[in-house]
Amino acid sequence: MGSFYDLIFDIPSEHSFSYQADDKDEAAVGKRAMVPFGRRDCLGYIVAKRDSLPDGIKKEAIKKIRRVVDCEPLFDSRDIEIAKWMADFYFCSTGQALSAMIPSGRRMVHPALPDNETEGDVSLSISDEQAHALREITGDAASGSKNTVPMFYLYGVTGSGKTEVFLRAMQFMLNEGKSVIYLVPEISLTHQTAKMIQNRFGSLAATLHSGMSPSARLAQWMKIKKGDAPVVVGPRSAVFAPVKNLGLVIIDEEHDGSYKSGNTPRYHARQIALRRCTQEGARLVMGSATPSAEAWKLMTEGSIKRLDLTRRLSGGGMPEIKTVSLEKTEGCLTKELKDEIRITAQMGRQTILFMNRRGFAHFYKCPGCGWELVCRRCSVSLTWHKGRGKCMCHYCGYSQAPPSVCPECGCIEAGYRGFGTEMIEEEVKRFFPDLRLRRVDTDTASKKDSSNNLEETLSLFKKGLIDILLGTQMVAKGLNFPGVRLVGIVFADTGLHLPDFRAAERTFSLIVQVAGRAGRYFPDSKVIVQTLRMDDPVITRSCALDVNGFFNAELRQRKTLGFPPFTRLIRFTIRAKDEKRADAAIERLESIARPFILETANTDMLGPAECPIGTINDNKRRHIILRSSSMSAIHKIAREVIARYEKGRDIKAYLEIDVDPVSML
DNA sequence: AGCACGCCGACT
DNA sequence: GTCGGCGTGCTC
Repeated sequence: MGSFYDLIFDIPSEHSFSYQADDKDEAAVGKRAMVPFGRRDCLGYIVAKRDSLPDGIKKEAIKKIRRVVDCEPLFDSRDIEIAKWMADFYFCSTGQALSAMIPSGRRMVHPALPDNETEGDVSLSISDEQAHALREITGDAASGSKNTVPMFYLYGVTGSGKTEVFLRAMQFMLNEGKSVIYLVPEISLTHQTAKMIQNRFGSLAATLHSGMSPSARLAQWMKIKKGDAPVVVGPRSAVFAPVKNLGLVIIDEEHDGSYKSGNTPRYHARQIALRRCTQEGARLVMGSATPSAEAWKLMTEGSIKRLDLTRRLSGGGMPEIKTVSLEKTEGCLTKELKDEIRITAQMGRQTILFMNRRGFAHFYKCPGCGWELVCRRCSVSLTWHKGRGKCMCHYCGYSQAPPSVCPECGCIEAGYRGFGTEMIEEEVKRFFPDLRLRRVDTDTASKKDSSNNLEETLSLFKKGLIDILLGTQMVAKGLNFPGVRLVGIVFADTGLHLPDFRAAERTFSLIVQVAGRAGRYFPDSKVIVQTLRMDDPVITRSCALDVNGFFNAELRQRKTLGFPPFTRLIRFTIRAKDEKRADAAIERLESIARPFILETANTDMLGPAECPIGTINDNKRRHIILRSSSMSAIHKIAREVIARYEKGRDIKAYLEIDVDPVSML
């Protein structure tokens, strides 16, 4: 006779369900199984074996497992523990957490090939700075005490040799018999880095790329689980890689937003990494030229040890960065930028034009001088609502009538100005009909074709068959091509207007990153930053590459306004097709939360307000943000609020919870 | 999350 | 008279 197993599912319920298995099924904890669930068949995760039936369940009610999917367990008790922790911290079910952690493939596929084997030791000598960083990371002192994770930050521009330090630290761990997880941002760096690591560590390395088929990922996962791949490279989900004896987690380009999951368990890979390192006695090393504000604060406080890499190794200097005012320009290309494009083309070199993501909302700003209306409480741009004839804050809900003339320059036409991607494309075509232009953005390359399309465009660009590449963040890849001489940031201000308290941080980061990449290979590269706000400190500091100055000001600002990293946030967003329902739901949520906020010190609530992106595919969106210097304080409140809200909620108004939100749109 | 069951409104 | 909306509750 078979025995009983408890299964959980990828559904919002925490409930587990018991099933019976035949002996021939080879059911076991850690495997997945197809089972009848209600009226349909569902894939479930076997999380426990049991000898007797759960209380109050009749034997007749127990159904049989249809089919055990895996021949080997995919996860173990340690994974279930992490899933439970995630469920608790991010307010999802254990099943949903587990489902985000493990691969979804049904059958394994043989990995492409174990292509080029180890290139052995690339015994290049390293600089003093690099050697020092390496000593710190691998040093005995770093073994740390039992309950604090040794954390390091390799702080330096692209080309300053971070990667080599990472690679040597990895080698060190391997020599110690330990494993390493190397996290890279989604899309951008994965391929390159994976190749490099594959070259260095050969078949000891496993890659978990998001572009891989589910079955290929499953194959890599099992290889890791068997202990055959002590080195794992991948994007945020690779933080769950089932390596044995974890010694080190590396988070490359730590500031990158893709480390935060955009859907249901909205986890942050850095948070998971920290937790794993704590549990498994590993070290954490991050790296970037533009750290996140969170990391910067921890570095100044000393809980993350900062390791500076100040010099560029390959001899490349930093490019010349020039700020140019858009003020008296008709379209979106200044004379300076046009001249440089022409010069670049005449030299037979290439240009990359960056647009920040298109302004989605109509912020209220003066087209003449760039002055804009900002919420006094949140320091976030107010968004112009044509329908209501008001300017509104999407954080706290504050609204006011728009001024009829610009208070700064007296300009009558105070209103909206922004550039669309099409507009830029048109203008470039008009001025440079002879140059080969290619635009890359989410519209041009959609869904399945996107990778192909992007890859193709980049390969054409690399071959020199395109003169001007126009695109958003994703064209940053192209910056590693030596043919590029000129990089233009078409409208640097766009990001600054986003109604998000991280707007300045992101704009700063983008400009510095672009500049850093651009000057990597050739000393003659140029960066032109077009702006309406020549003397905005974010613009001036980024163009001067003054990271220290930027964070001094930014952190002071965050502190006075009470935003992270000085506080923690939990965001509740309501989404409903029907506006009335959305409003009703958010109001109910508010009335539930309000009393808890009032009686808890150091805690407050922003909103309710319409989300900065007020509707996403016909769903009206509203949010409330809980804020406190203590996460546990708002976490407790959130748990209470959710429990009460769930009782008698409107089924057509969906509640989504985001702990430590990164994007507030 | 699905999915069925069951109870009130305008329509072949 | 029925078709069909959506609120409620359950899934081992």
